Amino acid sequence: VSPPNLPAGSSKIILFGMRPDHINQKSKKPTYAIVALPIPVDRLFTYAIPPELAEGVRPGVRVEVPLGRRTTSGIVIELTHQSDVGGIRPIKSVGDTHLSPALMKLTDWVASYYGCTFGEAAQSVIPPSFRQAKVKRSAGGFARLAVSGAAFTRAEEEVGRAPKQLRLLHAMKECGGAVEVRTITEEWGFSRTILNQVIKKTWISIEPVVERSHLGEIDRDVVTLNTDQELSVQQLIDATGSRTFSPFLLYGVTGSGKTEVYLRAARHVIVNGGGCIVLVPEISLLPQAIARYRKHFQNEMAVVHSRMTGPERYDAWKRMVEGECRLVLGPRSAVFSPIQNLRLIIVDEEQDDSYKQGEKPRYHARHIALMRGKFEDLTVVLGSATPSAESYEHTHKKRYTRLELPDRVEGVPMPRIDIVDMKVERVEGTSFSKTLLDRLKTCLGSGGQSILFLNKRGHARYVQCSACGWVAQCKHCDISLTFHRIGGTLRCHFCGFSQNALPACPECSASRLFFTGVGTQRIELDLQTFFPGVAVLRMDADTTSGKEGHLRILEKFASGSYSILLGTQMVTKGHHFPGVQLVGVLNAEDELNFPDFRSAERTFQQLTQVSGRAGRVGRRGEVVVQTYMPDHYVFSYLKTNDYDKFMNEELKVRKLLKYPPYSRLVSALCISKDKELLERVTEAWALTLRRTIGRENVAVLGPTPPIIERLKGSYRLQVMVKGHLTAREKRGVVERFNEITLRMKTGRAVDLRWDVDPQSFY
DNA sequence: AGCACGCCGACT
DNA sequence: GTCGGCGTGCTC
Repeated sequence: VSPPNLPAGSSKIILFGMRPDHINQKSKKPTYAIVALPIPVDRLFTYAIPPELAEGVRPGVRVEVPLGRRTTSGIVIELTHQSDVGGIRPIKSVGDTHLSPALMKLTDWVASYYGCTFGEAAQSVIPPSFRQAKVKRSAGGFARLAVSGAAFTRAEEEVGRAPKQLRLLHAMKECGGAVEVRTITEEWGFSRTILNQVIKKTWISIEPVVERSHLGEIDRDVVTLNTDQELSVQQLIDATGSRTFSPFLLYGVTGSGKTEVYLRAARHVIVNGGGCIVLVPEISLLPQAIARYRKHFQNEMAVVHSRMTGPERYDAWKRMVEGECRLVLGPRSAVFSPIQNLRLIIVDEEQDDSYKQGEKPRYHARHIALMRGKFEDLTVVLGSATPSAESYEHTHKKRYTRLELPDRVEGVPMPRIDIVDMKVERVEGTSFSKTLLDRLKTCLGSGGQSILFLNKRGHARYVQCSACGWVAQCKHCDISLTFHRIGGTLRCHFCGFSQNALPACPECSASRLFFTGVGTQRIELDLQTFFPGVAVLRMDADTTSGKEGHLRILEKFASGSYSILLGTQMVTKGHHFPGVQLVGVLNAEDELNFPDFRSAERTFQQLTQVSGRAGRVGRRGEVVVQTYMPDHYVFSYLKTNDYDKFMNEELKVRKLLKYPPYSRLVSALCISKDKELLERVTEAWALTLRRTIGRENVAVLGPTPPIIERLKGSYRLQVMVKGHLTAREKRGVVERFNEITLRMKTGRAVDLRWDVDPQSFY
């Protein structure tokens, strides 16, 4: 790959101060490079450029440099002729990747917005593990399933004790019987040996490689779009033609054919010489997405994901930089892809939390997509059946254009949702209501399958009255209070409010307060009592351990030999099961009472998603939601499937309490083994922050113990800043912290971890 | 972040 | 006597 075509000094951004004039003097070769390193030191380092590397060292390129005893890889920010730093060492080598000026600018923005150094941010933009390596591209060609119908069934029987071959056959069938060989070996992870065996048995045939895809031609499998889809596609096409930043919210109910809209828009962009990024939430959903996109874009498409090896990643990077790949599909990190002539970014299931990165830099891919769209004049499509409050509000304020797909395409009716009041209906000593038991019985009787969903959210334990459904809440934050064993208190982990644990319910004075937390094993036992001999498949952290544990269980259930699938969150995602008639939600509360201001939003999103699993073509599914709070607005709007009304209600609450999207949050976690010291430092820091950045609309909350007070032998305290901070103020927040630890001579005994726009609170 | 240096208590 | 715990300071 040739180095970026950047004459020195052409980069539009000015990083870390002014660019000296002499850089533009082209007569002399610059002798020093200013390099950003992946360390949390807010300073750039100067290195000498050896004459033999002078050709390759340009702003944006990756370079290997000595740092103390080790070698690290950094990004060249700019070149200079002179330097007054002492002890300058030479660059060791020039790496094989670089950042384009546009991605340099984006990296700079990520660093300043999320509060890390340029070098740290750059690690997310181009992963460092590339290295020069022989990239073995698997033999090209197209694999075609040679058996179908009865022959396929015969093959299934003949395959005998060869589960991998069977899985390959099923995978092939699922994606329409024809895929590229590289999809099988690289993306699905089947070894060439497995493939060869199946070829030998003549169940799969290999055809020569398709050189370029036939994008100009009509779809092979012609799908007719409905009017709403057509309208959406047309608007997206117009927007990409305008070459201005155009954000859209594609709001389409589950099964309304959003993907088909994405495909058409992407195809249009690519046919016209543009490039496209498609983000999908989780790696577990990637294989299906790959199969679908591969049909349309074949070898003009790249896939990136975290499990790729260095060389694979480099191969994909190179194909994008060289313009060979016009579309990239992947999880959050794909938002930084160096696709040439980028015109469109699609963020599917934009409300999904997995777009938020857990490690530094804790960026949100949706946010990055929008910023990139702004910087590079792109069309950005956020798609969801249950949009995030943030996107919903932006759309409401007309900052995003709303596109709507209100109808399901395959004629599967929306399921019937019943909200069951557990205060009245609970069968003593169990977690079941009478209604759910009756429905289960009917479903079992007719040979249908059911999914039971048991919500479990972390370790937060809230307090609820089983007589009236009352839940202990913070009077300031509208968030459930969390029971802390230390001191036996109920605390709001958001603002720090604390009160003693209660002996009885303040609403109905019954002494039937309970702490939450039932496991799947317990439910399984209950099921055995109610329905002896019924095949129950349990899916939770215990049963899904090991490689592809999820997939194995889901395949088992899909095979039809089990009547009930019982599990936690993981049952809500992945495969579609056509045999499922009934979905039961055992404790809808658990999500709703999670101490997080987004809990109502999440509950609605999650329940909408599980509900989507019930029913099939021509048959309306049934959903039973058990709750002690049937009057909560989440449930009333869920019942009628009215997301707009729900969101309007939800946004009123957010506005009243100044939560996002009406404010921004920065959460900081202070961590130390020394409890006393931690308290002193955090207290002092919060006080200083209140003095320095506290003002109207900027509040400093805490310090307060997070849900997990102690982790790995360290104590933790949280400080939350609510309001809109400038980049300068954000930097100030960390500086104040450093000043305090310095003044108190604590050294590194207190660690600071912070998160801009946190999505979850621990 | 890593890594080395250096100071203290614990063990063969 | 040395091993290794982690507090401290530095990296072009």
